[in-house]
Amino acid sequence: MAQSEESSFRTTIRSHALGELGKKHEGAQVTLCGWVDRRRDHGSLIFVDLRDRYGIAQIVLDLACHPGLEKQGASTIRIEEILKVQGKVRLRDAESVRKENPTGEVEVEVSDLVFLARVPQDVKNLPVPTGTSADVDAKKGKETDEEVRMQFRYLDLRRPSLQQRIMLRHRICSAFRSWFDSRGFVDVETPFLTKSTPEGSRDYLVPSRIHPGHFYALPQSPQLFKQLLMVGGFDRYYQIVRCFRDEDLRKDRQPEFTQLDLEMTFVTEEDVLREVEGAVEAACHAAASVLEPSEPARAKGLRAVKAPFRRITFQEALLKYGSDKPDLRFALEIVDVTAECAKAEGFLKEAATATRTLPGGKAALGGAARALRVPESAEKFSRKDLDSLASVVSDKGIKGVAWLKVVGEKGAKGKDRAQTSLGKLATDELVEALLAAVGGVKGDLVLLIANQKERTAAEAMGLVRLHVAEKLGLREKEPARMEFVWAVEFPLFCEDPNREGGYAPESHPFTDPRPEDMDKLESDPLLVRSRHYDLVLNGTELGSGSVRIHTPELQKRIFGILGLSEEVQKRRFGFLLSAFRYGAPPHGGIALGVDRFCAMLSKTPSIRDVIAFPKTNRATDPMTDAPSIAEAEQLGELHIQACSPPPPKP
RNA sequence: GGGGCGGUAGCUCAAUUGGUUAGAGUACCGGACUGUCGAUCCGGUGGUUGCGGGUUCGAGUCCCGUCCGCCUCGCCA
Repeated sequence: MAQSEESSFRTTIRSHALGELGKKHEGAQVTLCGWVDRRRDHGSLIFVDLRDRYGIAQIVLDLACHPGLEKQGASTIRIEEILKVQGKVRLRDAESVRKENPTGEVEVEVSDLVFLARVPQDVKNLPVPTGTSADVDAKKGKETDEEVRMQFRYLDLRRPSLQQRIMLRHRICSAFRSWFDSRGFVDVETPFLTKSTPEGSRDYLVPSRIHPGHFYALPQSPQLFKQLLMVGGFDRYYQIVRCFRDEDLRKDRQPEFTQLDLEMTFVTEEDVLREVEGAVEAACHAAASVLEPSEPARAKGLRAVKAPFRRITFQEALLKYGSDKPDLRFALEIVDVTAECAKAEGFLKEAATATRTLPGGKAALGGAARALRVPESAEKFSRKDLDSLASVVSDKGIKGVAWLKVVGEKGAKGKDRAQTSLGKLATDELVEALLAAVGGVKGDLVLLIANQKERTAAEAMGLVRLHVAEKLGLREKEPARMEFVWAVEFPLFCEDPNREGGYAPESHPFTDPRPEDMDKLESDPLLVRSRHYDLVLNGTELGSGSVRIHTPELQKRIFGILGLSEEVQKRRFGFLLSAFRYGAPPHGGIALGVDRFCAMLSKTPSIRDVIAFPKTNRATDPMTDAPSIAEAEQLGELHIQACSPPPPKP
């Protein structure tokens, strides 16, 4: 009997949630609460779609059968008002069943109506469309201006699509928590009022009232604290934690964002990777469960995520995909054709055989040529398309992309074999050599880049690869596909752009060098590989981590190579170095971008869509009007004053 | 800090070469209607064209400045 089954959503005020209603409730007397999503008014017969977080159900107000409803205001119901109704669940006629709605087999015949909240008369219009209509509009390209949506975020949050993304995020985080809990990790909170951490972006500062002229920094990450937790003996730590960075924003960057942060003791790379793979798999499967009813195809893609993930070395990723975060949803592998081009004439040869001087005075072969075979695509790229590739690589300082269309079978010569932008440089020998290298056959397009710096050539071709894939629709060909990959064996150092001949950490200065490269630390720092790893999904970096240095001797040695004076070391990281002197265990960890992860699993391009209260591109919140001007009195108490007066607000 | 696009009714958009009283859909208000599902039909309210200045007989439209939003480079793991 329907009534005997109590809903887990029952409260003092309601008997059921709207979304749970179905055939099994036929005949049940129910009390429901929700927002008016839509209203279809036939005069003495009114249909209302009532909405809550669990779904939408149709309630029927039949004024002829229930004359009392008229007095209760049935014909004055407006969109987004909050109703409480009592009534009886009944099955719909066969022809009025709505299969697309989980509650579409039933409706509720209302006998009693109460307004829990009315939209007052002076509010003529809601400032933004909300509920289902907002989602329908958005799907048709009629999305409301994001600034207004943020100003009235509490209304925007009523949209089913936004609620679902926020709930998906909750599921993902729950899955993370239960995974790490079951694996013996301890959730430890770390300070927000702290000291600048070594990530190297700008800090948000908090003035101290008690200490004039002194400031806390909000953490860019809990990096140092989690390492100190390892020193403190908490050998498995994790936290889903807010981080703060005062840099310019993008659709995938907010001033405050969330990381899944973890650190482990007595581990190598393998141990960390295995835990994270398990957590990510669990989170994807949890997301799949949420999406199963509404989006079975994507759920299937998430269900297919399986640990262990692929691994690729930095070197291989750069060679084959021109990026340290390769998108592996499609093939299109880049080929090194430096040797072939070195035999050619003109700029190809010059680029491929150029030498450069490394810091320390060593000469190295720096130049390189890269080729990309785009199968069966000679016809798909017009002259204009090919010319426009130049703008793809211009940021890398490369003027253009050479191309070659294979028009003839092997044995054909000159123009009968290939059309090409190389002109006279394209001797039959070079063409055959290139085609042999890339495996090009009739109908293929082959793209070619040469540059005096190998990394530039490689990365430029990486951009071309993505551009070509985009144009051919390869990136989103299977929207459900999830290609996770670990990039490993990153270089420990890169050339410091700010200090001629100096070195900067490729990630951060606590990364452990690979033992087999230790002998090159001072002699050939750029060739030293690190124990750093990145987790990459579909060409987006989701997180990075490393096995850390755990002896003060090595840590000081690295600081030395980075050119940090004893004084700077002591001031910035003194407490870490001190801690290490009391015995730090070998340890390593990782941090994952939770907002980005949730955005990707939600198939939304912006992390603002998975954050309940996000900020604009200029780090403001139109709803609270933060940041705002502080009173002189308050500033005085904090021993600070603004050096430029704030502009008057419009 | 640089570049691009945009800002017109509550919301989404239109407005010819600078030319009549700035239109439409939706929402809202009023009316009709018992099986709808973005209900339908009829009528109506609603505008400092982001802001400031300029050119012009005349500016939503052209010019200068400025503010805001989004995308992006720099920056940022």
